[in-house]
Amino acid sequence: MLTVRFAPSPTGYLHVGGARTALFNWLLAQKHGGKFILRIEDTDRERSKEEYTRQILEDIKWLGLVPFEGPFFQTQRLERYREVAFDLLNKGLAYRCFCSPEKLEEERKRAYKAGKAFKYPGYCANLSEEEIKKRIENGEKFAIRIRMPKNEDLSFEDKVRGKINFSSSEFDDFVILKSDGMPTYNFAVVIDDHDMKVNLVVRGEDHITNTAKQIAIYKILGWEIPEFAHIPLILGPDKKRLSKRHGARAVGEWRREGILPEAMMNFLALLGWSWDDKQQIFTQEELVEKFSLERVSKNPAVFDVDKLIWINSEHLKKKADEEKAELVIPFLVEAGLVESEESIDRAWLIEVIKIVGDRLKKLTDIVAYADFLFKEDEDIIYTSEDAKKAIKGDGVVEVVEEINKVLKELDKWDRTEIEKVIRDKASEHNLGASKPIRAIRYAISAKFVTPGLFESMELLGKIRTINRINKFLEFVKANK
RNA sequence: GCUCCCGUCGUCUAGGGGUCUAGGACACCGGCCUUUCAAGCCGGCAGCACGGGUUCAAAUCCCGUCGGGAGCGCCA
Repeated sequence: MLTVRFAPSPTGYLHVGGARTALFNWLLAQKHGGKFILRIEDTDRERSKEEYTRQILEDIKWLGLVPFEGPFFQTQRLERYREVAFDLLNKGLAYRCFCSPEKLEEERKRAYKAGKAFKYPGYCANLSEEEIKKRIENGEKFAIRIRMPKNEDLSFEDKVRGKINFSSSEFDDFVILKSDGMPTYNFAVVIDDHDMKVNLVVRGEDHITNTAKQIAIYKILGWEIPEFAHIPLILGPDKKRLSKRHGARAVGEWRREGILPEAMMNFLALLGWSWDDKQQIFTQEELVEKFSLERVSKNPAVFDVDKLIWINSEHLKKKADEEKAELVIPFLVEAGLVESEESIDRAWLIEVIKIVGDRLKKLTDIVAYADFLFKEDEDIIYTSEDAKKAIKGDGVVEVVEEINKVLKELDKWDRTEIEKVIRDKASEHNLGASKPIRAIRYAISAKFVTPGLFESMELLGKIRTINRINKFLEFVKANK
């Protein structure tokens, strides 16, 4: 059975790179009826935080990457890592290292300055039994280093890149167990993947070198080596590794921006994978059915916000108005436009969704397009500059005044009737209808961009519409 | 510096010796529609990093150059 895993470290939020790795793994497991394991690599005591673990889990669930097994925590498996490390020690395949990290750090810096890579020279590789005993009794701390064999072939067949060559001679005797008793990443991963029967490791290409090191450990332990697939990195617009500088990078931030989980999934899938030369929009089911490592690209992909938003708008277009209405509610509450989720008139909200239509590219857009329908009349604030723009043209104010009068007498308050009034009055005055339309649009919304005016007025209701036109007319007079 | 990976429109990509005058999508620019903005429809701009081979034929295979990226921790 195919067993894959996603193994984030809880030292930050789930960003798009991590999310994409998780997605690819999940997709593979779904497609082949395999197992998808979630493992939290929390051996960095200083940087790991429970809050991050919580957030990562939340974001993974939001993306729809369920079911998964776990989460398993490495800090709950410390005994196991120690057991394997000491076993290696007893067999002479690893050794205690008493070198102080400070000293090594200094040597590393010096080597780097001289333009050379620092490799641990093996100071402690051949310490005598007595000396080891003495130093332990002295209370000296030690780490455990693996004995890296010479000229061992560590090449592997990558499922997306093909053969990748490494020799063990490129590596030094790296630490597998830190002096605080914690395993290092490359060591813990091997033991976990082996114990959890992971047989395919899919991760970012920044791990290629780690893979070689891990293969070294597999070989030393005599364990079966899983298959590997290294997927391309996700870059920022400057072609540098995605970082905080590139704006919202945590998946949760996109959720708060009003991106749908299925759109996020779709977008992430297309970062480094494609189906053919046509299809861009995929449902979750289609992705599960069509995804394969064979079609994963080798090139790093630049994160393109515009495309994310476009994909989101396409998924939004497919949704029923009822569903969109529900989805938008939290954002209305967040913006302070409605008191609570319960206080909203659903039927009316659906009408709002209808008139906003395809303008909605992100859920947050509802605020920009429809806030004026939720606001109180007194919260519609004009500026003299915009007001001037709104009434530009000869006789516009007069026409609006007349329209307002007729509107007051209107019995049937619907978009068709309203439109008729406005168009008739405009042509009576030999004025293009767009003039009063623009003025009234501004009057009821204090904006120049809104959904269709007549529908907006209908939904706003007669009283509020007329109130606002009055208020606007007064404002114009006062600002002459 | 060393090791490894990668180079097709601005971006994501299709293509893997002839069907490529290189296709699609996003973005951008026009036009139509129109009540603003979207949407929709029509049209446009724009790319095989470079240089050598191999071959009747190269975006595709080989070599080199250049460019980009990653790794080189008692971080993961």
